[in-house]
Amino acid sequence: MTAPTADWLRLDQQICFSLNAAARAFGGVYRLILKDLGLTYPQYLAMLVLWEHGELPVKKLGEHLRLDSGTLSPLLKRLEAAGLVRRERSARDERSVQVRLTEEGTALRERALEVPPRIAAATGLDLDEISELRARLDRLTGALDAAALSETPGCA
Amino acid sequence: MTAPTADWLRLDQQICFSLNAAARAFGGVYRLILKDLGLTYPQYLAMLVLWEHGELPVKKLGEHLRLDSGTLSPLLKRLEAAGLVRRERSARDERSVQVRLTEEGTALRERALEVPPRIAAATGLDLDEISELRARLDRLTGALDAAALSETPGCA
DNA sequence: CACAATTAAGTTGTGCACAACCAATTGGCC
DNA sequence: GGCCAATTGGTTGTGCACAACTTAATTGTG
Repeated sequence: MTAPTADWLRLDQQICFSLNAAARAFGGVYRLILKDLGLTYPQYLAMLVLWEHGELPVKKLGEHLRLDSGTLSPLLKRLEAAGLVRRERSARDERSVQVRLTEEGTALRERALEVPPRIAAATGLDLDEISELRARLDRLTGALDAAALSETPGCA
Repeated sequence: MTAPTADWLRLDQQICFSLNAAARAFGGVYRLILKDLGLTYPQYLAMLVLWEHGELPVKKLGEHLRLDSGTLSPLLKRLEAAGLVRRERSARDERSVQVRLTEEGTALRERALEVPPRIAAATGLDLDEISELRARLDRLTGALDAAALSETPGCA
């Protein structure tokens, strides 16, 4: 673990940079494709969860997306302002806010069906390659999350 | 290209989500490790370029990082406020601003040397795997950039 | 030289990510 | 009933990403 330390700081050797660049390149492609739908990229991800689950509290939505309320609250307000979702306090638990699709939000799903194939085409990868890369990234995310937990105080 | 369209909208099938999640997981680990250095993650990336090239105009820095002046200007101001860099108009071309490391900024490199191995450890991957994943992501970024260009007006 | 086109930074506005903090509700406890 | 810890959302502040626009300097062309 004590090799050519000089090269370790080279930008083009940093996996984080490649990952960041790829994520932002994706963002750029999504921006173009989603413009028609009037959605941003994170808004689209939130809509994916809603299309799949129909209705769920903010907490659950955040667990699926790995986002906290500080990010979701304003995002959901914008989706509500766009008429795609409604937010209402749960009657059972007044602390919880249910997010549910409006008719308009539900209808948007039809137009969203064309998004994934266009994205897939833009990647230049076939379905198996996408699947394999996704699995690798998910393992990486798991390892990083685990490391973040153990790294927190002063271990290392 | 017209198969089980229902599944295409499932969040867990979206490569973009895995990529985003991995990038943010990286951000979290970097946040912890860089706190000692007083740098954010994008600031660290900018410093990597400066440590490698010593001094360069904002334009070149943006090309290395794939960032525009709208992102870099405030970021560099914060680095300047932290005493790590100086910005000065080029005498040759008054439009250009040279960014150069201060002594303090140069000295910080020593402490930054410990960052990559700690990050590498957090990924749980060996150097070959990191390298291979990085290459794959770079190809993906290239394909996405190319697609973004041809997608711009209404092709597809 | 004059002038249009280009280029480099910066500014403004929108939206996302996250930490830190706050308010309200709930549920267990005495 | 009254009290307290945990949970759920929300708010605020900082920083990044990017589009659109502005300003100033440079370059190309007649």
